[in-house]
Amino acid sequence: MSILLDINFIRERPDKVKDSMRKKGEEEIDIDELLQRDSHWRRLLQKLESLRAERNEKSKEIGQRKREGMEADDLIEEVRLVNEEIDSLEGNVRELEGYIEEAMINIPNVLHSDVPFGEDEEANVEVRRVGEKPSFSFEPKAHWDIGAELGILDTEQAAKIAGSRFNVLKDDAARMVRALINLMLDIQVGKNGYREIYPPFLANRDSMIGTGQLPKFASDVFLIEKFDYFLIPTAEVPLTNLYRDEILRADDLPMKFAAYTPCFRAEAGAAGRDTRGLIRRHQFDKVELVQYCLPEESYDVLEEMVSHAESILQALDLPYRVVLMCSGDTGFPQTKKYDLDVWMPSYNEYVEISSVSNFSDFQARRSNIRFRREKDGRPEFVHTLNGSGLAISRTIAAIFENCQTEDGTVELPASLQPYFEGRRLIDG
RNA sequence: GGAGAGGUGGCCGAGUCUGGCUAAAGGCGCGGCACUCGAAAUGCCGUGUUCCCGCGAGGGGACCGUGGGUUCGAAUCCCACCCUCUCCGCCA
Repeated sequence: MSILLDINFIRERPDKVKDSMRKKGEEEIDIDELLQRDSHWRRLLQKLESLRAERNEKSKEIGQRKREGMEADDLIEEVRLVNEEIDSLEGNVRELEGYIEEAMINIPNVLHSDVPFGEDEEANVEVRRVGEKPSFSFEPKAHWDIGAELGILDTEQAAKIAGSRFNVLKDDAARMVRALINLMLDIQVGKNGYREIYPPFLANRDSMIGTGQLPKFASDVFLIEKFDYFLIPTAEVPLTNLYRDEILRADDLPMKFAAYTPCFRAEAGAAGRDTRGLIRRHQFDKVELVQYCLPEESYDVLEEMVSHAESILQALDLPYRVVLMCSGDTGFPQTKKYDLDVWMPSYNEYVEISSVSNFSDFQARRSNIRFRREKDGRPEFVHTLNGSGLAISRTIAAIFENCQTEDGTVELPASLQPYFEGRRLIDG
């Protein structure tokens, strides 16, 4: 695939790029060396192209002479010599292009100016808290204990089937997955205006590069080597690649997509954390939101999408907070990101349940998704955003914990009851 | 899995046998103009992407699924790969 990353931006604003790299803690690429090789590349390219022009012109003349029945051996010999020069130059040019492309793909997206500087979650900024934390007259249990005691959550059987970090859900827990998929899509599609998509759960390498999962996060995803297919770590991958290599009409923007998919993550770096329960699994479920929009609108869309994710938490009456990520927690491809954290009584803290990010044109460049403002206008890259709306497994954990009763049952939020034939309680 | 057909511009579709005058006929769509009270119909004109140099005017390179090869020269010939479609088989 050809990577259309904008080296112009780096040529013009190298300091801004370096600053973002430093703040994100992503400094593997030497920008100065990149710029040096870039100017070297351009010098050689000019030479190469003028040689090609010479070859084209002489070849044309050869053709003309032959048609007129004339000799052209002298010209053929001349072109042969030019070709030798072209061959050696092409080698150099390709080598430089390889270096530049490799470097470009490893440069993170530039941060938005709102993003606070900081290395880790300490520096994240809480924007607001919504909802009342429940108060219990008893010691609240962890969701995995609630699930196990109700006989609807089983990790040992899951281990037999697949190994650690998987779950088997049964009865009302299994049904809750289905209920939440419906509730979330009903709201995102019915009220918030998204188009419902049911995509493939496997993606090819180009798609993974397009959204930025590769090459940076190769160790976090499952790969089916025999076919070079990746299990999608999020529906962001298929949804953002829907319009890869296309030029959209400005009138069609924004385009809004919502999809339920399972998500698969190797989570190699997270060993030892959240080993129990539904929080950190190799397989989980999620309804994902993706928007393609005009560049000048993407930060408004970001706020809008946060509210769309919030609408689910509010529908479920779960207490949560909205947090603006600091530079160190803003991922490689993102310019600005909010997390929604749900209150988890057994942790006695808030746990991430949604993440909403602006990728500006980062993914659009890699996926070559563009739009045209005017009939004769030049194509520009769209901006892409995505957000969870929400992570279903964690939503189930949050419902179990926040809605538990002293006798170990779970009271269903009102919005979920219709999906349980009007029942109000999960009691095994 | 077996047999066959095919991948050309926003879309459809010629060109491939017989390599050069082909960024590529024609049509549709789209934009503009004319005709009209207005519209339809009709007519005329214009309509690919990308990179490099240049303030600009402009000049040049690349691109006909992808990657190699042959040749002075490749959409066109050769090789490999990918994908799509049709039929048959198998399968949830």
